[in-house]
Amino acid sequence: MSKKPNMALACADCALRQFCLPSQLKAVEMTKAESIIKPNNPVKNNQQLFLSGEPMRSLHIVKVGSVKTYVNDEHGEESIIGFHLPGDILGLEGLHALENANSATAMEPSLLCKIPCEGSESFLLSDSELPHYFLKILSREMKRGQQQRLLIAKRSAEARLGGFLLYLSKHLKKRNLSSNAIRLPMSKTDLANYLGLAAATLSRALKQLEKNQVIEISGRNLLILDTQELQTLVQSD
Amino acid sequence: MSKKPNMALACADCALRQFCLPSQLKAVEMTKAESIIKPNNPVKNNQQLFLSGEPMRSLHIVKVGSVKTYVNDEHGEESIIGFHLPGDILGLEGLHALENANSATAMEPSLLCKIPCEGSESFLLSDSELPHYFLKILSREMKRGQQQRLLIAKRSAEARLGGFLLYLSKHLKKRNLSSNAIRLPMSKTDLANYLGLAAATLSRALKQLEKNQVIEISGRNLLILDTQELQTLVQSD
DNA sequence: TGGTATTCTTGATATTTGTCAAAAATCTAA
DNA sequence: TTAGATTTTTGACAAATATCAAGAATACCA
Repeated sequence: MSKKPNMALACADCALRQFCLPSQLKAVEMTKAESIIKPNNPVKNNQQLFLSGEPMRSLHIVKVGSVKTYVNDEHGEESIIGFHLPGDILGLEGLHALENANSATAMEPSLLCKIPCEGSESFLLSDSELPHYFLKILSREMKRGQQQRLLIAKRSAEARLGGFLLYLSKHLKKRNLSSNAIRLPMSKTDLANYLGLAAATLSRALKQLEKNQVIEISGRNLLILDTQELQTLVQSD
Repeated sequence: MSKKPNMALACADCALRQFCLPSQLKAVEMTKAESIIKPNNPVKNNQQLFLSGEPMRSLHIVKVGSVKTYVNDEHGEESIIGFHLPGDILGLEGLHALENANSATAMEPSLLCKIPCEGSESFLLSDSELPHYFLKILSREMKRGQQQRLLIAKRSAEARLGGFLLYLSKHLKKRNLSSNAIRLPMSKTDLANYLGLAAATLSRALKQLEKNQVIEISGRNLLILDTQELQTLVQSD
């Protein structure tokens, strides 16, 4: 028997390490982390990762692919909470109760790394740098959530879309992924839902941006032509 | 000279202790906390506590009174981020950068306790229970932020107002404060801003709820008559 | 306490966005 | 590859909310 194939892709060598673990983690702690984290779990398109209300078994980190989180209201209606791309940590909002606040589904075939919560009670709640690291991540996410809320509360349909596209582009750029030619991982329906718009309104907003030569769009393939104009749009309306 | 008058109101005896410090804090750590926290700083109505972009000197906890946080956009336009009542911790979204993400202003004469960030690098980042405690708080706040965003993204003016009033009422109840007869600490203008509504729309929504005998309102004095109906409103529309 | 400034309400109207339904495009699975 | 299902677009229209302006109420301060 050879070593587990997993080990070939363990944390120390992972291209996304800077996004999910502290960069300056001591060697000892790195080893410990790798012994606890279960890397590269494959999931199929549309596969459920967890359900809102369930006890939280682990934090998830997107290694490859994309995941959406959402809740179902009393009428079964789905409300999108967020979209998660490689390097993103899922489940932080459930940490306080060790219960999933949202449900999650893969938007395409993906790989997920898991940080178990039971074993990691001792991990997350250890004396290592981890708790402080997650504190930072949560603080950053909280700020981003506030900005997101403002975008939706105060801006027009077109500006909301613009703000989202800018965020997506920056997010991908940080990860050294193509940031102007983007494949949208989510359906238009889900994006509209997330932005608090009717699907028809989103469709019209996209068309309008295309007409103004700010973007080109064909199916889920998006090309950002004029970042500056997107920026202006988000601010000035 | 007698002891500082502050000490009479130190953390151990504070009625709000359960909202800002872990309940099971060891005696040693409690003493340490009290030596670091600066309690009961008085601020006047409309006094600025801090400005967005400034280096963060401390976390603030509302002991008495109320505070609003907000950002000013490129046109100087104010956008309300949140309202903060006794027991609430301010500034968590700035922790990751040790820079204030938002500005803050007292909405009435208030008392604030401060947890300094410099000295508290060693405190927040200590091996005590504190980092884990703040992790919990942040996680809870993140979840609440998501709920808030959904309310604004998906609900009508009346439902947004209803959702806010319910939140306010529950929040006060937890703190053993009057939860049906409420004095609103914020102006209608600020509340409308927060809810992503025009002031005129908020005014009409209030009137409608009053007409339906769900609330009574006179100036900033609010009486919740029918909590159940508020609940229904938030869900069913 | 009165005068002034600010906030709030109200009506008329404009604008944005939602709803609905049908057609077009796209995806999926046999 | 194709039939069927699903998603997306489009148009016509309805509904919700914004805007504006004026008057009323309220808060603030000397």
